[in-house]
Amino acid sequence: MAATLRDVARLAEVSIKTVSNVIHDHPNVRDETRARVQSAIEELDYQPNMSARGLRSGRTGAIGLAIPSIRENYFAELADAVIEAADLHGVSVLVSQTNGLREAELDVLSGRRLRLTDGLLFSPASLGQDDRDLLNVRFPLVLLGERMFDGPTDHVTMLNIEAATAAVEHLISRGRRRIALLGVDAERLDEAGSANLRAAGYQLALQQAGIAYDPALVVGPAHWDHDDAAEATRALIRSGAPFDAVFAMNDTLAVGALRALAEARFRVPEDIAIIGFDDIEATRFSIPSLSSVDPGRSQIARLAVERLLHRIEEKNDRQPPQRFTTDFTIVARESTDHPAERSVDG
Amino acid sequence: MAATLRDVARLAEVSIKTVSNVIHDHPNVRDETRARVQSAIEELDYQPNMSARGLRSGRTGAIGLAIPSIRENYFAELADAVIEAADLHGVSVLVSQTNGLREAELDVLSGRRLRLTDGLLFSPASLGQDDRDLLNVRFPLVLLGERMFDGPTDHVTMLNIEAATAAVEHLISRGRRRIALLGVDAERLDEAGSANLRAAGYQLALQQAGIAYDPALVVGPAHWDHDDAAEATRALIRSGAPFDAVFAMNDTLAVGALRALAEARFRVPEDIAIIGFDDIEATRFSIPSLSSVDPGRSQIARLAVERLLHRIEEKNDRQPPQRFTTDFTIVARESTDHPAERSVDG
DNA sequence: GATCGCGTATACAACGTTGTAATCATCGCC
DNA sequence: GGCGATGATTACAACGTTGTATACGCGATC
Repeated sequence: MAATLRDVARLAEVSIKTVSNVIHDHPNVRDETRARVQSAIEELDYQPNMSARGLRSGRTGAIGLAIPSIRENYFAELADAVIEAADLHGVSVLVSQTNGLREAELDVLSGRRLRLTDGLLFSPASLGQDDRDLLNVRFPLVLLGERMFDGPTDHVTMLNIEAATAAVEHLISRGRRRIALLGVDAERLDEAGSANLRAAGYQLALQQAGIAYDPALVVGPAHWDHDDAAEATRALIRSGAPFDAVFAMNDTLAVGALRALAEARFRVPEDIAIIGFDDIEATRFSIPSLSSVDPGRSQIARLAVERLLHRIEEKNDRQPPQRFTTDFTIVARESTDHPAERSVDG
Repeated sequence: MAATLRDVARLAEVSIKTVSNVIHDHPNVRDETRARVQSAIEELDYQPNMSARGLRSGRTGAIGLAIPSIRENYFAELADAVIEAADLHGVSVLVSQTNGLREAELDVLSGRRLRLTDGLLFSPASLGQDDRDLLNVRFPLVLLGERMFDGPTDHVTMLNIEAATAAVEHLISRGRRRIALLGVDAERLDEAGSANLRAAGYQLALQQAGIAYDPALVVGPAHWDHDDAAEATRALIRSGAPFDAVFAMNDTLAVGALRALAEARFRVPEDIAIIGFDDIEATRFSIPSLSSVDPGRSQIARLAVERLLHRIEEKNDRQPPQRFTTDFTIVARESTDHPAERSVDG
C-alpha cells in the first residue's frame, strides 16, 4: 500500500503535522528535523493522497476541458495549449467530449459529468445565446468560443469579425474580387456562433472595398467537415457562379474545398485563391499550403487557464465577469500566392 | 456551498447513512423513505463529493492517459476513443503529454504527474526495451504501443509486422517493385519501436515476393513529422535511386512525402504509389487520398480501458501480465490507385 | 529567578463519505 | 403473548490530510 503521513512520521519519529509542515515548506522546522523527514519521505517514496488533500482543502487540483471533439484539429491544438498552460500551474486537465450534443453540454454544466474538478473551461457547440442563463453554475467556469456573449462568466474569445475582415482584405489585396464564403448558408446568416461573426467580417471587408455582396457565393455547409465542404464547393462550381477566391471559415473547410477544386482542375492559387481560419497544422502540409488566420490559440489557452485558476482562488469578493480577446495574425502561404512560402524548397 | 449528505439527511429527516444507502441503491430502504430522500436530493441538487468518496473508497473514478502529444492526429484519435470507452464505464480521463521526453515519461511512471487517477494508460515514445523494469509501478498500468515488450504489465498493441507486410504486399499487388521505406534510417534498423517492426514487415514482404532489399530505398527521418518526411523524400529523389512506390511508416510521413513528390512533379499514383499507416482522418482528405493501414484504434482503446479497469478492480489475486493484439485492415484509396475510391465523386 | 518571547513541535478536530456493527420496529410462529 | 427472525434505520469509526490551538524548551529580559 501507499505510504501515508503516519508512516513517514513514524519513521522520522515526529508527528504527522511536522511531516505535513515539511512538505509545505512551512517555516519553523529545524534543519535537522527537516532533513530527517525528507529522508523518510524518500525512503518510503511517500506521495500525498490527493483525495484526502482535496477533501480537506476543497481543491482537487484538476480542471475540466469540455469541447466538442478532440479529433477536430482545432480542439486538439487547443487542448494541447490548455494542458501546457495548466501544467505550468501544477494543475491536471480532464477532457470531456460533448460531440456537439445539447444533452451532453447540459450535462457538463450540471456538473454531473466532470466531478473531480475545481472548475471548467467550456467550449459549447450547441448551446447558444438563448441558453446564457444556464451558465449560472456554482463552480468556476470560463467560456470559450463565439456562441454565447454577455453571459454571467468570464469569456475568452477571438476577434472573429476583425480577423475575418483581415482575411478577406488579404484576398482582395491579391487582386481577387469574386470571393466565395464557405461555411454558412446564405439564408442562415443571422444565427449565433463563429459563422455569423466571420460572415459579418466578410461582408464588412467587401463593403469597405466597394465590392457588391453576392449571396450566390455564400455556401454551406453548416457542419464544418471535409466531406461537406468538398460537396458544397462542388455545388458552387456546378452553379456556374464565377469566383476567383474562397474564404473558408475554418481550415478543415479549406482543405475540403482544395480537394473539390483539384478534382475540377482548378489551379490554386492561379485560378482560385484560398484562405482558411484557425491555422491548424494541416495548413502547412496541404498541397498547396494554405493561408490562414492564426487566432492566437495558445494565448487563448493561457488566458483561459489563468482566468479560471484566478476564479478558483477567489473567495467571496467575486468580480464581475470579464471578456478577453486575443490577437490574430494573417499567415500567408501558397494558396494565396505568397512568394516567400513558394520558394521555400526550390 | 455545495450540499452534503448531512444537509440532505437533515431535510429528509433521516440519518446520513440512509441517504448514502438510497444513493447506492442498497436494499432495505422503505419506499416511502427512499422517496423522501430522493426529493431532498433533488431539492438541494446534492452531488456527492468525489474527494471524500475517493478518500473513503480508494478510487477516484479517473484514469490517466499519457501520450506524446495530443496534437498528433494519431493520438488525438486514440484519446477520443479512450475517452469514449471510459465514458461507458463512468470513468473520467486525465490527459498528460510527455512530448516524447524521457524525463517526462519517467515522471509519469513515478506517479508524480498524474496524482488523481486510479490507473494509467501509457504510450511511451522515449523509453525502450531496456527500461522495462521501470514499468514495475505500484498503480495499475496498461502499456500501449510498440516500444517495450514482455514487460511486467498488460500490453495492448497492434500487429505491426503483419500489418506492414500486408501494406507492402498491397503495393506489390499493384505491380510495384521498387518500394521505398520512409521513416527509418537504414543504419538504425535494429532499434526499438514501431519503426523496427514495420521495417521488418517490409523486408518480409519483399523477401516473400522475391524482391531484393535495397538499403538505398530506406530513408529517415527518425522523427515522424511532415517537414522531415518531405525533406527525406526530397533527398531520396535527389539520390537518383529509382522507385515506384513508398511505404510510409505512418500517415503523417505519407502526407509529407506526398508534398515532396508533388513539388518534384511526380504523379501519385501513376508514377509513385504511396501507402501510409494509422488511417488517420487526414488520409481521406489529402490529394490524392491516401491508402493506409487501419490498426484498429478504437479496438485498442476499448481493450486498453477495459483491461485497466479490470486491473483496478482486481484485489490481491493478481493475474500475470497479458498481451493483446488488435485486428488491422488495409484501406485502399487513390494513392495506390484504388478504383472504387477513385470514382467516388465523378 | 521569575517572566516573557520566540522558535519548534504536537494534539485534536474536521473535511464528506461509506463499511461495520448495533439498535429499533415489525412480523410470523408455536 | 413471548420469542426469534427479518427488515429498516442509525451510531460510530475510519480513510489521509491540514488549520487551529496548545505545549514545550530555551535564551533574553527586567
